[in-house]
Amino acid sequence: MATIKDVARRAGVGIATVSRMLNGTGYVSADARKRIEEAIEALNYIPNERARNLPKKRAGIVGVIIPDLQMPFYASFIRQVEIDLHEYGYKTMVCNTVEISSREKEYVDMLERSVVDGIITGALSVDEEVYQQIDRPIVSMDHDLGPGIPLIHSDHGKGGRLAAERLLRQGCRSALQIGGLFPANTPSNDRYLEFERVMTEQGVPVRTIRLEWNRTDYAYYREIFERHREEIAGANGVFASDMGALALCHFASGQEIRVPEDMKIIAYDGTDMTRLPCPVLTAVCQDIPLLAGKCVDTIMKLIRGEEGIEYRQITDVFIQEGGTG
Amino acid sequence: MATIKDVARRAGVGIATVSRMLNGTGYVSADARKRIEEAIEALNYIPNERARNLPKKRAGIVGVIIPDLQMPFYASFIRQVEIDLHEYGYKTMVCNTVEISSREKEYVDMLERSVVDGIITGALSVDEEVYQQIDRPIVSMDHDLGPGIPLIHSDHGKGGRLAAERLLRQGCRSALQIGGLFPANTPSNDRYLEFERVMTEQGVPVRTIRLEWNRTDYAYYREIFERHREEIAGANGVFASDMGALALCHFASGQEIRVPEDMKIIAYDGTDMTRLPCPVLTAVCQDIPLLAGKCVDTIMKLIRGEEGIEYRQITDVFIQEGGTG
DNA sequence: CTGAAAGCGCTAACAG
DNA sequence: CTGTTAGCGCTTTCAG
Repeated sequence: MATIKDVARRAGVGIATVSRMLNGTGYVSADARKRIEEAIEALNYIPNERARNLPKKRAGIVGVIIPDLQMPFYASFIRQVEIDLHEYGYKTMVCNTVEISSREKEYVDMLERSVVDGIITGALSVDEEVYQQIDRPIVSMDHDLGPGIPLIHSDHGKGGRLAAERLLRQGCRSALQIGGLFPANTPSNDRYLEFERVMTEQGVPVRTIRLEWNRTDYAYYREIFERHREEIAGANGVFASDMGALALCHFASGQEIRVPEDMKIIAYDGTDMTRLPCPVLTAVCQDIPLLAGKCVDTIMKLIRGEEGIEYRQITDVFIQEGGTG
Repeated sequence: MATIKDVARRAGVGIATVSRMLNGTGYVSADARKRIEEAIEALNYIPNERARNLPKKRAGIVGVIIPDLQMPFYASFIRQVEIDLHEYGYKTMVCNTVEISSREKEYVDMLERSVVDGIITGALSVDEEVYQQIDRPIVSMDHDLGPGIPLIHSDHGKGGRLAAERLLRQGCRSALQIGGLFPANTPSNDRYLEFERVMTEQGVPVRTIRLEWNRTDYAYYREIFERHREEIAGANGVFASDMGALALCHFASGQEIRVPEDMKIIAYDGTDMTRLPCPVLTAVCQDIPLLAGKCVDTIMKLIRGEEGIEYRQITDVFIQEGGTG
């Protein structure tokens, strides 16, 4: 590997001149420029970005921590984050916590070890204190990590409301919600709280099947459905995550439950899989591109030390008209 | 941020001694050790990993390039790769090419810029030459990038065969395959080639609906199905990717086509979504953990300069017994 | 056992 | 316009 030194020697100039030319900082005579270009060409020189970043005290990388890439919502989220970070000239490092809090901790450490310039986190398998102790760029999606850490999330409360109101309008008299509440108090749970509040307010009873929030496989849903067969049969309006809703559609058809005639189903998240059946699932959709965009814009502001950070950003949710509810 | 210098000064020792202790390389007297520990504690010192890696000429990061995180197969693949790389003490940088070849190229460049120590690629939106020109650790999943670059992939040929044989055994007389052939010649296409070969050999005609390989959304499938309504109705055995197979199941139920009575469907990939319906989709499954494991083991060998690289590794596929075919 | 010194490859003043 | 000289923060000989 040729270094900047080799190029300088070969071009017969100083190493700073080469650096200046490469970075477009400062003037370089046409003559020198030409010789340097030739040297670069001849030596097939490519600047080492890690060495370049050391004096600049930057890594050029942002870490993204999420519970599990296997969950479509997070896969879509990271996909968009990666695209947006790339626009800013930053690379994306991923971490699945996969239920292991030590892994989350380790990746958070990367921030202090200077391997990343900032972290966008959507996981919460560690105590929020872990994040609070760090005085570096951190942005949280969905979970309140305490003061000083920007929190960005969908308007989950509105999402729950939209679902409830829709089911009520369609005459639902007995509701069921299936979902995994995060252990901690997080805006993410508002969807269930608000759903229940609105329903109850209108005199409609709500039963809840609580899932372990970290189980991501469909087999788990089947197991749960079998176990709660009766509760399901007794409900004519269901509110569940995309995966749960879709799995329930299949389960229902096996149980001779007609959707939406006998049971209305509203999915939450609105990832691509809700557009699999025809007609598509009725769903409350999070605006993933917007969400990701705000996370990226905010972490970049933090990294660049810009002013005007918004510490609470809420993105709108909307209904996807479908055939299930 | 405290540096190693600060620690050394405060502990009243040389900077090398601190380094030795931190890395467990060389002896350090109990006395010095104690003073250093105190200094580290007091200064809340955390070593800068980027600086540490510069002299070591390593980044500690591996890049993973794939077409699109939105495709469940790739999401699962990266998930596993990240977990395995972590075991080796390496971090994972992701890149979705999302159909944009310049993005793939840029990420490949990261290897030459020393941002990553190696690349695992499952994408192929650029010419293979782009990879050939680089003499650094590269491992390819699914696509033959030419000599010198280890190629790891599922036994797609066997996968196509398994599907064909199964459909034949069940009396399929008219087959349809729905899939996106990669433009280049890649082992990934063998599933279709072998499927067609076996079927044709037994006198069963095979029709093919060719998809654009880079369309990942379900809406596209619906569009395609509508356009090919008749071809679909005319087939009693279908071989398609997970997404296609699942979408087809839904489409079929809308068309009064009974699965598996009127039409048998075999999915390819075997990602989690095939376990959504009950009974689950009959599917040819790739062994993603094994695949990811081999990719990671191989890139690590390459990075460490170890001997005994296998330049062609093929992982087995297996049938998931399901209710659709 | 330990410290001084020479890098890793590049950036960024600072005098020319 | 340009070369010299300090670093960035840490590793690693190499004499003590």
